[in-house]
Amino acid sequence: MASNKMGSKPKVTIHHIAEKLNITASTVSRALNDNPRISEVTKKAVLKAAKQLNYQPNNIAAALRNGKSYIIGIIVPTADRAFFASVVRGIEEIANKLHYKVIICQSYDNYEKEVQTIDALLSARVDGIIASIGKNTENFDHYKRPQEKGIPLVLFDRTTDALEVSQVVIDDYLGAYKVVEHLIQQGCRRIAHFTSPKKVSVFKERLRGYMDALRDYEVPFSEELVIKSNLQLEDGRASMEQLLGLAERPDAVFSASDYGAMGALQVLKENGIKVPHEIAVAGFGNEPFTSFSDPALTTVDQFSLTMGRITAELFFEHFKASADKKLVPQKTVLKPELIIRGSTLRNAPPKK
Amino acid sequence: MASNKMGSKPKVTIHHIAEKLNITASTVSRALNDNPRISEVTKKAVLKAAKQLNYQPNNIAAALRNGKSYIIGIIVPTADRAFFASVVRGIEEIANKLHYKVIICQSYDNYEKEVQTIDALLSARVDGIIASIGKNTENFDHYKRPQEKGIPLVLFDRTTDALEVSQVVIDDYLGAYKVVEHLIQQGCRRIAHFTSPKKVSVFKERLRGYMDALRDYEVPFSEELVIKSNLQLEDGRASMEQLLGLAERPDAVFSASDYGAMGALQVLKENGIKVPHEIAVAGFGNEPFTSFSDPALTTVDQFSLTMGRITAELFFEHFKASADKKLVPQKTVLKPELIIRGSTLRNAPPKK
DNA sequence: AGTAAATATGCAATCGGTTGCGCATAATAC
DNA sequence: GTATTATGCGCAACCGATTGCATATTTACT
Repeated sequence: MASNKMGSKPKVTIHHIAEKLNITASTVSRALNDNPRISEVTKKAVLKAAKQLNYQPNNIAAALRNGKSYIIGIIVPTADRAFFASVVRGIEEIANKLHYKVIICQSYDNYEKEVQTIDALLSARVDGIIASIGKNTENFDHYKRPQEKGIPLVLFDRTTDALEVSQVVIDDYLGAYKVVEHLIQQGCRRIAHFTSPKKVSVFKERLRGYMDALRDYEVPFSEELVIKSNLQLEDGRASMEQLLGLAERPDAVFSASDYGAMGALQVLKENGIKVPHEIAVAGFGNEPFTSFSDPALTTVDQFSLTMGRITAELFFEHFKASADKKLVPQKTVLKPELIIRGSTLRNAPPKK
Repeated sequence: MASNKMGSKPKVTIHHIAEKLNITASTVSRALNDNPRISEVTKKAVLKAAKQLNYQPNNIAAALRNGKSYIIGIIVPTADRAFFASVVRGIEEIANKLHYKVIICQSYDNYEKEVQTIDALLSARVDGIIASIGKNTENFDHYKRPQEKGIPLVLFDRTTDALEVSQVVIDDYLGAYKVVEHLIQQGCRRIAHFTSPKKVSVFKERLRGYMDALRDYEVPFSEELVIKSNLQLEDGRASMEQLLGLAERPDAVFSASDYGAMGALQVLKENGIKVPHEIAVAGFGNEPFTSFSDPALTTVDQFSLTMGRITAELFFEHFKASADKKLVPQKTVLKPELIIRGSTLRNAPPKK
């Protein structure tokens, strides 16, 4: 009577089902899991009783017993960047197909939070972790913990070679190279680059692509044209202001982030500078808003959905293998695509 | 020896710590939980041993025993809309402060997935659910399940009055009214409206605000100017095309979504129609990209971060109360803010 | 009929912490 | 010196589902 007070939950377990049917919890458990050792008659009875009693399986108990939760944790700097959202979607797609659930955690590019999140996921006993490293993270020790615990880890996009981990990235070098090549072909000769001071490989790779393209096309490199910032909208604005103050202005800006490029674009428009004819602008990432601006922004598409799917597939390979031998860490590199739009197109478009 | 094979995880438990210190697991548990009944000396010893053994608490086990997981589930249609991302952030902020973790689930506006997600969260034994209903959901029975199980549920933004649940929304009616009022003050007389055919209250409210503003200012209402669609970019484009085909074109468009408005804007620009002087355009939601377009888009800000915080606070109120008496469902309505930008500003701005 | 083999279910331990209750030993009181 | 109260920790049950092994009941087959 006391336990059936309103306000408290009924808490139906397999034992209640068992009791009702005069069988044991073992049988109920097996019936619910469609174990071939249980007769069809019993299975149907159990299913029916479960529905009647409004039974809700307790995954916590199962997870404890089985040692696996069928949950994989995803850590991204932020979920509201189209790129990350899309990767997550790709991962989810594959994971769900294999009856895994996914829990999304945001580090907000905050190192402390990233460390805490790893710990929380480990304590939550997720079966694996897929992550993209925060911008401010310079020490990667916390990413060693999952491996120590024997739970698989795969990194994507914002990765590091300091860890022996499988990773999926796009060829940032190639993407950047293509952008700069394109700008040069459009007649640009003083091409500025917005990059990040952070130790994140993607930015270093983009910088490398930028420099190599200049070198290959014998376009002079100028230190003053490379500007480091956090690459957000406001940073892009500030960087552009700085460039406009130069004795010799650039005739193109290639930002390692779309946000930075958008900031530059805004400043240029406010100053009445014509884009792309006076100064061309290109970004990186193909965020949706890049097609909304005027002119629309040339950028690099990262095939985020594909990246998510591939990351998940790679993850599950490791996952399956992790039981016995460890797989050798493997790096998958995807090819990006240059998306040419009005912000860099000086000649009339070929119209195909 | 066999259990210590490389490749398999060590699995350190409180029992190992206990063994090492010649005490019992009870004491270790209490020490780790800073129970006053344990001496400081023992606590320190336990902490030290835990660190040495690289102990990782198993939340699964604790959750099973305690009947609570310290996790709350959030369901949003999609995490990559700035609005939802921002609400989630607000919720997380409050939740983390109270040592709760948050797991984010996306329904992708898919009814089936929404139902499954509720079920998954229930089985995962989350301590509560905070959700925003998918666009295509017309049956809300699955939202009754958490309550039946005694776990608190709070809805935000995309809510319904068909459920006896606490909810946090903005005053969509007021926001829409303000937009239309503003358009009228700018001299618009044929104001079109993009809305959704879905049974989501936000859109119905915005439509109501639109109509009431017209009525109050004695601007004639015309059925042909109200267009229903899914309100995405492409829908906005199609709707705008449709409007341009009208014998008598509108002189303003108020879209219930920023995406729809952006689509309209694109079509207008492609057709060489001047915005705002020939046709003014306004959206709803204040998505970041609205400030990137040319002209920048007039829209309505929804104070998403605040909404998240308030939703979380309301949730925890219910949570604390749910032990004994149930709280009466409560509806919090936030005031939105009209953000006036170039897409509707026909007169030179006052420059303050 | 008798035994092997298949079928269906029960028993009890287990996963890793948590916690009410009880039992020492030590400290304080009268 | 005995009674009283703290203090610190151990014992064992418990949360709910899973599963190896044992048992009971049929069916099959020689």
